[in-house]
Amino acid sequence: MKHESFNESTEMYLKTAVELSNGSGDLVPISALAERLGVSVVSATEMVHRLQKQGLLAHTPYKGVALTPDGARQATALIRSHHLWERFLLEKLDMPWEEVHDHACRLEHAANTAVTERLADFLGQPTACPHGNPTPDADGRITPPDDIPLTELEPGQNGQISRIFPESSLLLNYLAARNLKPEQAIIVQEIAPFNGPIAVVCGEEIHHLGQEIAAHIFVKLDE
Amino acid sequence: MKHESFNESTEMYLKTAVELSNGSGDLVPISALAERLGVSVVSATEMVHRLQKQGLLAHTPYKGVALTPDGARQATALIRSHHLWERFLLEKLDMPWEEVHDHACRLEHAANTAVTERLADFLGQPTACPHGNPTPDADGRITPPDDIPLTELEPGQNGQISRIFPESSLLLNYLAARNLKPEQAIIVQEIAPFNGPIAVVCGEEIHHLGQEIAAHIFVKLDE
DNA sequence: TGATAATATAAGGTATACCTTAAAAGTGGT
DNA sequence: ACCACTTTTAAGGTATACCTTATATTATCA
Repeated sequence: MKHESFNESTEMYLKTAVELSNGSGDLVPISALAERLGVSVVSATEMVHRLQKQGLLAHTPYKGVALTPDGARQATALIRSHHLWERFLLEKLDMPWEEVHDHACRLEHAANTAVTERLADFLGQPTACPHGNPTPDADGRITPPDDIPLTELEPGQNGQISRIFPESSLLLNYLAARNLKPEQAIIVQEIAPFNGPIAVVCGEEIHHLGQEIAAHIFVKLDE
Repeated sequence: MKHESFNESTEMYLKTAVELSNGSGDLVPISALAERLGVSVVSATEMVHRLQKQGLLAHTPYKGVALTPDGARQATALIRSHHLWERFLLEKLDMPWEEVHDHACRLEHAANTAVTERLADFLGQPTACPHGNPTPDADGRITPPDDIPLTELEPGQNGQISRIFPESSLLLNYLAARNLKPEQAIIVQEIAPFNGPIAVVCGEEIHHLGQEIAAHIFVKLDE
């Protein structure tokens, strides 16, 4: 029982690095990694050095980290696994939309490529997770989404919710209770000054969303 | 990321304790635990003490360990989860009979009760794993199997394979290659002296099985 | 350029779960 | 009642992944 399960930590660092480097090769500050992972900056720095020694990521001091090809491969595989489990839990086990993320966070580390790819076939090779984020294909390629955060809309603009990113249990619960999910049409009504709430119309109702929340909601504008 | 994932170790000790205490309350020697888990006796002793302090099992020195009600609950839940994942992998993802055990060993720790019970419903509440072992119900009750190990049959006796226990990758691969699986009819032809191989007829073919292997094959005798 | 803020490194600590070697204690059979 | 064997305890060690506190270094902007 020689804990091979502690690559979970490794996997979380790599996955987070991908998620924080918007699509391409932005350097991700260690402080950002530390915050998302809920560890101290010092701990994250230690871990980053370990992962660098393993050839999974490259650290440019005072700038941030980038994934090596190896690291990127592992990270996208993990994201793919996560998305597939989310879809499985939602579609096959009928679990609630806002709960599948947390459960998938545990399952994603427990399935290797063989299982993951059979699961993908079983689910019909989905291309996005239930929260709208694009699923990497089996080779790790991700189609960059064509949308903008709700915080960048002007009053009067309208579109439909495309995805929630990044996901977290609290956020998803909040959004589920208001039916603010992908595919829903949404109109920005008013933006309060001084970083105040954004008033949006969605499904016959008006919601007042704080900046923090709005930054996690991405929208595809109508033509 | 405060490794809650290291209850995997805890879970394996509890699960193994159940498996080695044939059904009811036999005390399981620490040496037996150590052997099955592939750790030293000293390490197993340390761990047993930790688990005792947590109220999961009770150690009678020089005799062995027994599960507390709490420990038993956790252990049977884990076994149930393992069986359900095995069935899922076999039936839904079409993975080979001899491979599902290993994959389930990882998944079993990643699903909580909520997921497990929905999976059970999805699969139609199966009562045994693909290798024939009885699945604990949602309350942890196990129906004790009515069979005997192949090593206890006499030449000429016949029946059908009921289960393989305990399971291991190597063993399952060996048996799969010879189609020695549950439901298969089997006849004992000859038992060589000095703990020699047992010659059995199964599916038109004769197989010469060593004592070690035969001890893992359980048979339900024909009337 | 120089100060402040961000980032990095150094040092010392914690917890878990494993390891080996060695000594002590209990068990069971004759 | 003794001896051999098993089991337990003790002591010291490894590795991972965290932690805090403190100090050094670099970046950035006024």
